[in-house]
Amino acid sequence: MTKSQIAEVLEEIATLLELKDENPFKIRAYANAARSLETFGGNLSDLQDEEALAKIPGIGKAIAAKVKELAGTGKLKYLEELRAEFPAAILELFSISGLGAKKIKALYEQLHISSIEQLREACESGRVARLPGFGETTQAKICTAIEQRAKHSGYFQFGQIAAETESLRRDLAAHPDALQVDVAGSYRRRREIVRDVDLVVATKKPAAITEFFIKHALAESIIAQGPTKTSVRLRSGIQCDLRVVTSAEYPFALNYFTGSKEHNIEMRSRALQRGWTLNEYRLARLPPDPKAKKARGGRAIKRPTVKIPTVRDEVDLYRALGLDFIPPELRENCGEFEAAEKHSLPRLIEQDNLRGTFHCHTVASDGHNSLEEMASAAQKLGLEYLGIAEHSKSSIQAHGIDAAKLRAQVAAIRKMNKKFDGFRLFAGVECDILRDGTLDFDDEILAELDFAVASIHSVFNLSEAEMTKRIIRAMENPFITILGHLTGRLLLKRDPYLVDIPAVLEAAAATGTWIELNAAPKRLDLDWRWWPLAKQQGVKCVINPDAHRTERLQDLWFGVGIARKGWLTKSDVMNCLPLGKIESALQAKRSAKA
DNA sequence: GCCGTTTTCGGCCCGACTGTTTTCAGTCG
Repeated sequence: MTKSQIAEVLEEIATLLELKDENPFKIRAYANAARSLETFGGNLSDLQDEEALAKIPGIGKAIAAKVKELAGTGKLKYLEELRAEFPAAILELFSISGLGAKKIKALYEQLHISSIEQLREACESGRVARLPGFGETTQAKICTAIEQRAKHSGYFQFGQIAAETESLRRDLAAHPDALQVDVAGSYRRRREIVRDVDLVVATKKPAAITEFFIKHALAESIIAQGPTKTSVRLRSGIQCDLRVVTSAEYPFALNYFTGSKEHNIEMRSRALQRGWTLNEYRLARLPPDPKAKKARGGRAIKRPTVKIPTVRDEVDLYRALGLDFIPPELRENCGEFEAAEKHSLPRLIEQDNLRGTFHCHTVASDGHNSLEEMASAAQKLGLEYLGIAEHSKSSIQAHGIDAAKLRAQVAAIRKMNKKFDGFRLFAGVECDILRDGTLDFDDEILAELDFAVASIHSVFNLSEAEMTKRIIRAMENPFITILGHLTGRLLLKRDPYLVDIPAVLEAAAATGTWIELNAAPKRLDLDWRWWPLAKQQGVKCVINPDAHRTERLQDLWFGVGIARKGWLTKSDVMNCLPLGKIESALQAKRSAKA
C-alpha cells in the first residue's frame, strides 16, 4: 500500500469515528496523522518500520502500529470493525455540503438513510424536515446541495479557476472603498487542487464591498451573507468566500485565511507561548486562566507576557512570533517554522527568474500553432529560448512524428535560428518510453538534437517495480536530457501510475537527468511534495509548460507556484540559466557518461 | 490518540453563519 492510500484509510477512520460520536480529539488525531503521513517529505523508505513512523509528528505508538499493519498486509482489523458498524455508502453523505457527522448520524438512526439516493427521496417526501433539529429550510438546502454535487465534483484544478479569481480580485481592488485586497486560502498557497476561493478586503465600508461582491457578474448565487463574511457560488461552480475587515485587522485576517489550518495552529501555539492569543483579527493578551486559578487554590498563575508589538503587515506578524516571513506557498507546516526560526528559509524562485523553457508542441504533432508563432509568443513573454519537443511516432493519438519529419523540423529550426537576435529555438523531441524502457527513436537521430524529453504515454498498468525499471532504463540513455511528467497523473481524472519515485530521483541524480515540473495545470507533475527530496539528492528541475498553443506558454506561472511550494530556488531550476549557460549545460549533459 | 521549556496527565485553535431554537448546536474553514 502506498503512503497516500494509507493516509486515505486514516481519513476514513476519522470519519467513521465521527459518526460514532467518539472523542473529538481522537478523531482529530487520526485526521492529523493522515495529513502528516501524506505530506511527510523525509526519507520514509519503510512504512513497516514502526519506530521511524512514530517519529513523524502526529503519529504515535497506536497509529504507527496500524500503519505497519496496513503496509504489511494491506488490511486493518480496526478499520474493518468500524466499517461493519455502518453501511458502506453512508460515507458519500459527507460530500453533501451542510451535512456533517451529527446530522448524518441522525438521518441514519432515525430515517435509516445511508446513501445520497435515499436522502434525496426522503427530502422529496418531506420526511427530513420533520426530524428534530432539521426543518424545511435545511431540507431544501440538502436538495440543492445534492443537485450541486451532481453538477460539480467540488474540486477544481488551480488553473480552472485562476482567471476568474484574478478578475474578481482586480475588480474588487479597483473599488474605491477597498483599501487592500488579496486572494487568500489554498489559492494563495498555490495548491494544485482548490475547493473554494477566499478573498480578504480591508475597508471602512464593509456593506458597500459586500454589495459589490454579491452583485458582481461572476457571482451566480448567494450561499451565505453576513456583516463580515459572505459566500457566493461563482460561474465556474466554485464557492467564493469574502471577508471584510478593517485595515488594522487586515494582516491577521489575511494570514488566518491563507492557512493552512495546520500552519495556523502552529502560529497560535507560538502566540500562546508568548502569553498572547492570536485570531483572525488581532494579537491580544491572554485572559487569566480560570482553571490554573483553581489548581493553585485561588491564586492566578502569572503567564509569561511579552509586550505586544505593532503589526502592520504579515512580515510584522511573523517577526512578532520570532520568525522570518514565510512565503504563502510554504505554509503547510512541513518544516517552514524550523527554517523561519533559524533564518534558513530558501529564497524561492520567482517568475522573472525564468529565462526560457523546453517541451512545447507545434502543428507538426498535436499542437495548434506553428514554430514561428510559438517562437514569437515566447519572445513576447521575455524568454531567451524555447525548446520544441514533438511527440514521437508511437504516440499515434498525438500525431507523433517519424524520423524524417523530425529531421525536417530540426532543419527548419536551425534555419530560423539564423534570423533571431538574442533568442534561440532548441530542437528536441518528446520521445516515448516504450514498454521495456527502450526509446521510440534510436541514438543516431537523438544525437542530432539539442535535447530530448523522455515520457510515458502508454502502458500505464505495469507493476511498480517494472515501471520504475522502465523509467530508469530510459534515463540511462545519455541523449535523454529531461524526464517528462514523471507520474503521468491527470489531476482529478487519472491517478499517477505506480512508480518508486525516490528510486527514480536517485537515478536522475546518478545520470544527471533533469526532472520536469510539468506546468500544465492538469498535471503539475512532479508533485511539489517530492521536490525537497529531489533537491536533497542534487536533482535539477526544469519547468516546462507542455504548451500545445501559444497562450498556454503562460502556464509557466502555475509551474513557478508549484516550484515555490517545493522549496525550490533559482539555482535548482535549469531554465533559470541564461541562453549561453543553458547551451553549455545541454552540451554537458549529453557528453557526460551515464 | 498525540504530545511535552507548565512532561506522563490534561490539554488539544477559534470565530462566523445558519437554522432551529428560546440560548445553542452543527457545520465550515
